[in-house]
Amino acid sequence: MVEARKLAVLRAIVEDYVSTQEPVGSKALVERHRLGVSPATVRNDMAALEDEGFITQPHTSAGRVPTDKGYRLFVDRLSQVKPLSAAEKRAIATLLEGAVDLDDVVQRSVRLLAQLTRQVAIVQYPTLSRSTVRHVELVTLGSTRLLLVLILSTGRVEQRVVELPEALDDETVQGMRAALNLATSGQKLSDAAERLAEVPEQFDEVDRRPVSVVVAALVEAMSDHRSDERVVVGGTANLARFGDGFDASVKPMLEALEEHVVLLKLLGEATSPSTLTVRIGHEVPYQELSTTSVVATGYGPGDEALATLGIVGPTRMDYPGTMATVRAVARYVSKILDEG
Amino acid sequence: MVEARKLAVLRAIVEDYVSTQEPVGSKALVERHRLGVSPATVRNDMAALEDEGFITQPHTSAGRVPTDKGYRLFVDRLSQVKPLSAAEKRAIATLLEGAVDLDDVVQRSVRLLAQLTRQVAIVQYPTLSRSTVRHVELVTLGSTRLLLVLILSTGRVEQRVVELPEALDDETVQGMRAALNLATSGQKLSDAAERLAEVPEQFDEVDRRPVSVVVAALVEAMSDHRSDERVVVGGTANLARFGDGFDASVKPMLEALEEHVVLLKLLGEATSPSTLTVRIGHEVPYQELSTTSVVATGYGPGDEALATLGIVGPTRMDYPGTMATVRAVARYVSKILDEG
DNA sequence: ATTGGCACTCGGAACTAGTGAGTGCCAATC
DNA sequence: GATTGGCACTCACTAGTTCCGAGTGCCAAT
Repeated sequence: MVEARKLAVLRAIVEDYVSTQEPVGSKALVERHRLGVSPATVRNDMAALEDEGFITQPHTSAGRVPTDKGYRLFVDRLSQVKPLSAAEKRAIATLLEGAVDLDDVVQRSVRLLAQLTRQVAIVQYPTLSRSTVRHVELVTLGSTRLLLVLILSTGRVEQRVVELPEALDDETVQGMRAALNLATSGQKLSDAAERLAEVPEQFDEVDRRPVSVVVAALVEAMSDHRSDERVVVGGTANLARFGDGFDASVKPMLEALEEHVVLLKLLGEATSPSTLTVRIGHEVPYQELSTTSVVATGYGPGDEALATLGIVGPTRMDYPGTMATVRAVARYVSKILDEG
Repeated sequence: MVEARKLAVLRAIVEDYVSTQEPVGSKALVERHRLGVSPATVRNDMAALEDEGFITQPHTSAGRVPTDKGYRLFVDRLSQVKPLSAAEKRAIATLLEGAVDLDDVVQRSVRLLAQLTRQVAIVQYPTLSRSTVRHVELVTLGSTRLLLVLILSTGRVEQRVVELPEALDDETVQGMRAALNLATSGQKLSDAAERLAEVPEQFDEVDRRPVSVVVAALVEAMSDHRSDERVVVGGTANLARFGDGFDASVKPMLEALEEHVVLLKLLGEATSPSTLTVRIGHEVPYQELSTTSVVATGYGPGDEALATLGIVGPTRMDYPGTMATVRAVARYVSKILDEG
């Protein structure tokens, strides 16, 4: 038995199963692929592949279906990156270049991913914690209220209304704005928080209390990781294509999509845009989603992974195509963020 | 035949069908409801109700199912508002009071609606066009770049980066900030845009060009109704409960949920929080959703409807309960916005 | 190692009762 | 005239049965 052909058979099985969604038999295989051998030979190979755990039979006397392990081997060794069509590249470029702000970039990315892969797309907002402070702005809303606006390098804006313990005159607010920006501008969030601790000391005794309140609010805004968890989902209508096993696979999927925490865990750690994470079936960290695969990658300006984006779909998916698309979108988004 | 009892029969049919999800027959009806008459009598009433188009038989020898017209009559005349349980009221109050900003209020509202009604919830962001300007802030990002931050009475923040045709000194920027706020602060967006037209004239010849650029960007941000169309959806996992007819009803629903424009049309015009809009089956403006009903209402500070929220579910839903919940949530949200 | 032949398996389609909830109608009763 | 018990009838649904064929594993021949 030729090892190389055995792998070719596995590849053929995966490809056929993905496109037809039906267990593939030996006869159909030799017809669709020029394997140059007879069905009997293929059957021998199949038996071996089954022994090794790469494929199974849903029931005796049916064709074979790839196992998670089979898909894994396929992804790792048997598939080559499927280059995107010119039309797809153009679609990505034009759609993303029309984006006006960060929200828009994220929105468009989800839509793009969902349309191109025909799967459910997930995009995480750029992570707060790794970005830097662009500017801090204070706006007086009344004698004892301040609006605090924190602008980050990613284009994200966090705002807080602060109630002051006592009135501050305009001059002090000016001074505070200057001091706050001096301490934080250009800094990473983690560093900025530390530097802020020293700010109140620079003020007169009388003002120190309200300044502390403002500083506290700012630190809180910086460390508020609630917004780290923001993700956007799109293409849920593609779930309808899952067709079979509604309860078994669509319902847990819908439930997962409601829980952002779950989604974040699915996407996993942000990797560099050049590295793709592929999780297949049981490799996914949720048991209910064991018939589901995740293809994800990090993105962010300058190859620094600020956040993650990807797609979720049935294990039975077109891995080469999906992987190419996810990677391409991540790269374009990174480029856009770089320029913005 | 007693007209009043006929209606009681219709009510009973709706209630039973909603809770059991199965066609209801005459015998089962008299057993579950104390109607005080025999099945035969109920059958006569049913025949009459069917003639009048309020109920139908899915097939010859099966029980009856309400038609859209039947639900309509039920909603209009037969149902009384089901008061919320204390626990529900408490849940609404505590969940919404924990909200920190507008985004959070919207998020929590969707979640709340979805959980309490066990349907798909939709909440539209407060409409830009009717809100007023709270503050305009300018932040210099470099000699020829300005960050424009527009803060609205609803708590919404719009931002734009403006490229200036020439450098501006700090003093001019200060002046511009003052002039912009003087012209717009507290104004409705529509009025503010008009007032802004006069701002450039207040500046020296030399500065007029950059000022115009900033004003233009601000007007653009104000009239950018793109964000008017923002809606948030939650509880899609409840679609799994639709159970029957996956393709027939869940798929078009999922598709609709992707299209914000469609959702906005579903929610309809914002009404006062005291008025509920109920659209049943074919009354919904999309043919694909003809097995679906919408319960929606407006919300906003001070009984002024800034936006709409509601739920979408199968025509076969618990109207009294759902209507009570939607109304209650709308009122609480309005109250929160009032205070914020 | 490959191949043709062959007996075997078994899920799914197609068909066939059998069952019972539910109906409509009618004559009798209140 | 409204109500009711009786009764024949309908028809979706279930369970049981048969049948078919794609697909398999094994074996002897090449």
